[in-house]
Amino acid sequence: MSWIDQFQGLSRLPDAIRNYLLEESKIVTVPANTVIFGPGKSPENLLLLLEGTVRVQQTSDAGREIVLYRVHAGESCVLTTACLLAYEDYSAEGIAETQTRAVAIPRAAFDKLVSDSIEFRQFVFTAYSKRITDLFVVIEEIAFRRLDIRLAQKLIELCGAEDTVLSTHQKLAVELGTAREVVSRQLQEFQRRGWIEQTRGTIRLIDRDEIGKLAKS
Amino acid sequence: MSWIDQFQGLSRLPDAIRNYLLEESKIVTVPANTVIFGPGKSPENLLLLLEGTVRVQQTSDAGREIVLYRVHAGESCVLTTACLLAYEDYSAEGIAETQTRAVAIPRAAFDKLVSDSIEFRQFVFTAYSKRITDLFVVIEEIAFRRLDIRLAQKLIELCGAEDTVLSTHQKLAVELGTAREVVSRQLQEFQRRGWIEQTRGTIRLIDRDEIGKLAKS
DNA sequence: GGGTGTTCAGTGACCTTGTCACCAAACAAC
DNA sequence: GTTGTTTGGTGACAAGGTCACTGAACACCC
Repeated sequence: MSWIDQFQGLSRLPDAIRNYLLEESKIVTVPANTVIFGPGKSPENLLLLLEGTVRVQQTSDAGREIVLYRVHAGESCVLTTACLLAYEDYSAEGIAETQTRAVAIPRAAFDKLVSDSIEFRQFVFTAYSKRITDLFVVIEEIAFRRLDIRLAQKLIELCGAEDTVLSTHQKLAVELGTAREVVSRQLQEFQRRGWIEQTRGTIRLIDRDEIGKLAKS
Repeated sequence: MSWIDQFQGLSRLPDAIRNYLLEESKIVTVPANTVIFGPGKSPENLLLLLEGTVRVQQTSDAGREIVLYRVHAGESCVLTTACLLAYEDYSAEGIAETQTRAVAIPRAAFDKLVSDSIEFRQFVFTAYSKRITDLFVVIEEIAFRRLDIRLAQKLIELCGAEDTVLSTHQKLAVELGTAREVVSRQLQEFQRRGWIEQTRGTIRLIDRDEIGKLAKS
């Protein structure tokens, strides 16, 4: 069983294509906090993530940041695809959040795969589709959704099965594209209601139900 | 000279591909205000615009709207590409703003073209690239840019060579993803400064320089 | 012409969010 | 312990969004 089977869309590749892909790609490992691509640093390979996550974010002229989306294990970093073929520079930045293992497919191999395999084409276009949808959601949230609701959603999302979130107010602000003070105020309000407890760098969810209720409203 | 030459990225297609494209595609005309795609209405063809513009916008649950981008003559409506191959539904909506003439490429032909021609692949991926970049810009503007600046930019953009903008406050609000009242207040402030004159449905730019200055700040 | 309904814009009160300047507590390093 | 850095708290104010309501401009009809 090769890494290919970790990718839904690739499991049905014909053997010839499969072998070509295995031959032409190589597995790379990057440490946490590596900038994988960014302004003036366009990637030479399409990356398929095996382990770790990549955070894609945008920084404004004034230095404020916002997280656009994350690439998880089993997904491809399609933003780079566009660079691969269209040679365009993005203002966004991709950062490995954890140590990350990925399959790197060189430009020429990528082009040949898109040409030769309908399955690979579907894989690529599906990935694009998902990213664009993600961006639509981000736009809608920023433009129309109240911040307390978005913050509640983010807390639920970040704590997973745990009951604590390890993050600073500043980092949460970047996730939501807002200012640190605003997050601090909202968290204080949550605390006042007895929903959370805070210490420096950690937020403990006490009343997950209430937070969840707000998140869904 | 065929319509193909209206598209930068397609002018260098080899003759065989060119002929295939001409044979398989057909030219369609849709009247103004037609919904070309939308939730539950996925398109069967890739559209390349010959004349007119298509406005792509998103509507929130609460009914508020925001314009995401526009497709102009000479561009392709790639959002549909994703639907073509990935069969995914979008929450966004594409509307012909004016009477629109376009080349329609059926799904199967699109797939074959992507497979057979590196030039066509580049054309498609470049278009994707541009749209994603557009969305990044929208996100940055909404999240970080002041509304008076964005409104000034929009006025300059909409008036073109004329000195009047034909639009209601409500439509401007949708362009910027804000509320009508906010636009009204800002325009009043512009008027108070002597930058514009307003009548129902029209805004006349009097001091274009000052508006431009604000737009660039 | 006058009457009627619709679209568009103006208004004030109020709430949420963003900004600025500054302070204090927690932590890290020496 | 002393010192510097990171993190979070605070208050005042500005900007933007919401709500409820008003009136003006326009289209249409007799």
